[in-house]
Amino acid sequence: MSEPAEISPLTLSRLPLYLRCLRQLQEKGTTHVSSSQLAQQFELSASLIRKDLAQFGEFGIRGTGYRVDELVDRLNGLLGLDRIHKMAVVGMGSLGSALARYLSVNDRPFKIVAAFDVDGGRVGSKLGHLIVHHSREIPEVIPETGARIAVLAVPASAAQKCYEDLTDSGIEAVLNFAPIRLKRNPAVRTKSVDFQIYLEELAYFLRS
Amino acid sequence: MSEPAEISPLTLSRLPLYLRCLRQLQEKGTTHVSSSQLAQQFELSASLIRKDLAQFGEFGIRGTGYRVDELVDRLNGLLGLDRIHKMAVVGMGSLGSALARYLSVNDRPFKIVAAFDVDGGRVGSKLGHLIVHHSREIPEVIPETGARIAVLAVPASAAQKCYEDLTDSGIEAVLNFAPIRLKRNPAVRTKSVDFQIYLEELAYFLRS
DNA sequence: ACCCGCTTGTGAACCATGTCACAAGCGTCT
DNA sequence: AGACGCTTGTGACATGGTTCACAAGCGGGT
Ligand SMILES: NC(=O)c1ccc[n+]([C@@H]2O[C@H](COP(=O)([O-])OP(=O)(O)OC[C@H]3O[C@@H](n4cnc5c(N)ncnc54)[C@H](O)[C@@H]3O)[C@@H](O)[C@H]2O)c1
Ligand SMILES: NC(=O)c1ccc[n+]([C@@H]2O[C@H](COP(=O)([O-])OP(=O)(O)OC[C@H]3O[C@@H](n4cnc5c(N)ncnc54)[C@H](O)[C@@H]3O)[C@@H](O)[C@H]2O)c1
Repeated sequence: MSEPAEISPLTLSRLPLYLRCLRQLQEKGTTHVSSSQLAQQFELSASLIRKDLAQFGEFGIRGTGYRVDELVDRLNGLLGLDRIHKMAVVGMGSLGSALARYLSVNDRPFKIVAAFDVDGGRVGSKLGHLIVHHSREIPEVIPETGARIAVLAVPASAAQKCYEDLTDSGIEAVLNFAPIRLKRNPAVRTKSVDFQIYLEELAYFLRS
Repeated sequence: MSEPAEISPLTLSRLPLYLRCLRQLQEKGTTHVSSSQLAQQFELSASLIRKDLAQFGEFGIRGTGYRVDELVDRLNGLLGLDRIHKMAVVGMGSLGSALARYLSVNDRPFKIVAAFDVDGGRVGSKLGHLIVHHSREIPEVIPETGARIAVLAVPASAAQKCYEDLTDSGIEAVLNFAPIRLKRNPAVRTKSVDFQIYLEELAYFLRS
């Protein structure tokens, strides 16, 4: 079976997970792993793993399982993690700063190349060797730096405006942390991470 | 139709979303809204909204739509947001501190009652009027404070251990931010928010 | 009082996703 | 070389979720 035109979103959401598990095995020195071993160890379903992986060609070995290194490389390639992704962070408050710091440390394939805020106290300050720009400079700075992914960490009230500025200046994917339902630009991959909603979801189970 | 024994997880994940949209309308002074208005305004599906809501009894008005206030109250009740939820935060690094600060401001139904870390520099420091405890005190402090939800913001290497300490001391729901696949306690509602994975998912669309 | 336009609630059709079961295939051991 | 044990890849099935289409029902206007 060769490359499908489109990966199902649910399959896609599991690939990074598999990758993480495999990296963990890799560090332990495991060279081969079967779908059922993976499943047991990480509470996944063996047949689902096989089905997910089989979409991209046969690279398991019957009777043996998968070669960990090869699978990691293959998934890295599939997900586009085999090259640097330049990112911008908008909103350098407590969350934005935490994210920026986090990405400077764990930056395997992701690299922050621009940061924005509007607060006089933050604009101009340095983030490592990076300067925090004023948000109004988004239209110029984004193309200059070549950032394609943006992280939105501004207050909800500013999020829609910032989102539009970002997508207008060529950003292709946005990870939004503001607790708001964005009016999306269909040409831009947009994902929202909504802490408040996760908590509310958990709260449901505690009604007792 | 009366209360179902169990809400489907996908329906559940949309209820907080509806709630958010409705609160927004409420602030604007809108008193009534139809499923199709909601759908258009927030890019949802009208029939899905109706189906989700109809599970909890008929409280729409045919020909008119839903009363915003009533729907908000009803969803608040359903999700258990009509009372205070006491929470603990474990790991007061940059993310934990941001979350704690965030929750102190936006604490409609969620209230932080305990904070933990292991770092000598942070243990004993104050978070508002709260003292940061050492993690080894989890077993005593959690029951004392009555926290039922925990937010895990420790490094991946410490996450499994902390998770187990928390669940052993009576925590009933955990929101985990560490980039690791936890071995779950089936009695505890566990949700992971994995920034890294979201980014990797977005990266896929930028392979071009 | 009745009609009419609108919207809900809901069965049925449709679609996606996950599970199961097994044939096909690899490697090893005799 | 042949048989055996194990694991993949995959069609058939089951499950669950979403969309569709429409009857039932409300409210306002005449
Ligand atoms: N802090 C958290 O733990 C947390 C958790 C979940 C979600 N969030 C959400 O993330 C967002 C940021 O949270 P935070 O705690 O960092 O808030 P914060 O107030 O600390 O930071 C917000 C930052 O955005 C800046 N800003 C405002 N308007 C801007 C604009 N137009 N362009 C660029 N920057 C702008 C502000 O100057 C400030 O520095 C909020 O929407 C919040 O709801 C935060
Ligand atoms: N910072 C971010 O933006 C971000 C984003 C996504 C995920 N995360 C994840 O969240 C976690 C925390 O990130 P961070 O940036 O705040 O890291 P951090 O290093 O700033 O903070 C971690 C904190 O946990 C404390 N800690 C360590 N072991 C502990 C234990 N056993 N009990 C209690 N506390 C303990 C440390 O003392 C430290 O204060 C990490 O797993 C990280 O991967 C962080």
